[in-house]
Amino acid sequence: MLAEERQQRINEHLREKEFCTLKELSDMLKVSVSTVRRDINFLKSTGILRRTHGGARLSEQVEIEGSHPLVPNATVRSELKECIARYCASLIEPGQTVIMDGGSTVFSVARHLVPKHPIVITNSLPISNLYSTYRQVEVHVTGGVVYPRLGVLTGPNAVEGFSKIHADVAIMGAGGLDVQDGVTNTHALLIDMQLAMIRAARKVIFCMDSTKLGAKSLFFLCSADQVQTLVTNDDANPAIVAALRKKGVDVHLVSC
Amino acid sequence: MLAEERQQRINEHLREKEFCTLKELSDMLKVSVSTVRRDINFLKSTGILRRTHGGARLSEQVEIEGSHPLVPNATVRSELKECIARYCASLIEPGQTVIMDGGSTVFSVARHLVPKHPIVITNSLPISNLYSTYRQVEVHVTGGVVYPRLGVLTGPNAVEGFSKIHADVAIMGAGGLDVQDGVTNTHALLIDMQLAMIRAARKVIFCMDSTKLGAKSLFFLCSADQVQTLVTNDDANPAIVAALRKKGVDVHLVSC
DNA sequence: GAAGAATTTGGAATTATTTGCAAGAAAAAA
DNA sequence: TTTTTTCTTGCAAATAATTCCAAATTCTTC
Repeated sequence: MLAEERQQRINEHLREKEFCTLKELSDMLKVSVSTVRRDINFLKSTGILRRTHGGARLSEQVEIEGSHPLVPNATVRSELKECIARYCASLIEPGQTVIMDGGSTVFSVARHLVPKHPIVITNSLPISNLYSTYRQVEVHVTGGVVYPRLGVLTGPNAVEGFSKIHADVAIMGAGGLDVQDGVTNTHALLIDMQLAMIRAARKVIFCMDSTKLGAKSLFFLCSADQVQTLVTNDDANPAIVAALRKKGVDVHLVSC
Repeated sequence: MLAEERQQRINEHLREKEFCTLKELSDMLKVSVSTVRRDINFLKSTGILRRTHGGARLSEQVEIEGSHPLVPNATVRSELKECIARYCASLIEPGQTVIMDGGSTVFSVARHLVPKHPIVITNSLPISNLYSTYRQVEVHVTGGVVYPRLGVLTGPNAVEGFSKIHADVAIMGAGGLDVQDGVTNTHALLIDMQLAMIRAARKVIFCMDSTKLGAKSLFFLCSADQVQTLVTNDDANPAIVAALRKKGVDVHLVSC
């Protein structure tokens, strides 16, 4: 294998895992730790990663490039989000066509989805950007106007983009899910978009951390019984979970 | 087998695999490693690939700032590019509708364009991403399939996105501009795109550093006399500049 | 078509680079 | 502290690049 190919695979691996040890890379690439160390040092000099003892960590800059508005969120509950994301990715079959929403949780899912070689349809710039270095993932981007803070494409073009397609799965986020008031979101512009996504997908998976259960945002998206699958943490309020299940929602509780 | 046929097969092979070793090609083409090396060196001079130790790598012609950190390319001529970009931005009136191509030079222009509060239409993910934090810039993104490595949206959706609009200016890059052979670019998929952009814009500005004057890439875009405005460095070959001006091109020479 | 020139090809010798290994230094962990 | 792990450094083997040359091929020219 060529040196540069190795370095690219290290880069890709890091983008998925965020952190990894030299031994891990050495095993993966079937080269000595010395060689990995040299590669890592080179990559460090380019600025894409930061060295740690025994390993390397994706440098924040690159993260920001891929997900700028989503970063500040990556604080307290980020571990939990990662667990949800990992689990949610495991629900996807290799090669499936997947619609992906904007939003930080869905973005995390995106990172874990690379090995499944999916065909992705998205209106999220961060997700498009994340995948733009991978050849394994085919990404279709809807057109539309950039909604500044969220990095999401909106408007009639974007909605139209989803009206022409059929996907296996849609992975969605939302601002809140209440048994009475259903799924709600924070931005009116996103609602049309998400409705179009739901219509285009055979199966819809909502990913949200447990703090969003029982919460309400400003704008109504759909009622609770229209949610097919929900992935959340296992510290979710049991009463809400029970009520949702009674409404026919397939609730997956993820433990970390 | 003819040399040219060999080189084309190397090109095709690389487009699939992105990387390959000389031995791999030598086996595939049933010629000696020496010959493969010569072919590779020739292809390198045309710019379609980059050499690495033991092999070759498909060159990411239009390097995306930040997105592909493995390319230390953005060093030598980057100052010159900045000058071109700054000047090119000065040609834009505040509030104009601007179509922006993918490509590193155009990306640099994008950075300088923020104070003009333009309305931007683009198929470039890096540019979309750049502006997604600014509220001053309204960005319309065409839909399409992400072309890996370039971060550009391609395909019929993308072309269609430009067919419906009219813009004041299009800012374009290209792989080469030759007096005889006109404007050429490295990727066939980009050609349709760029043609649609040119059609949609009242005025077309090509930005390219002087090394691209007289250069030829694989795919034909348009003839030299169809270029309205060209912005390049003042170290451009005077003979070429004169010939272009004779053909009616408005050549702007930028000194740093 | 044939002789000669020009080009292309494959290979050998030399030089340069990369890789893996090992011993001592440095840093984390126990 | 000691023990373990990781890092650095120097070195030798493996691998690749460069240069040069001869054989093979193609192109001119008569």
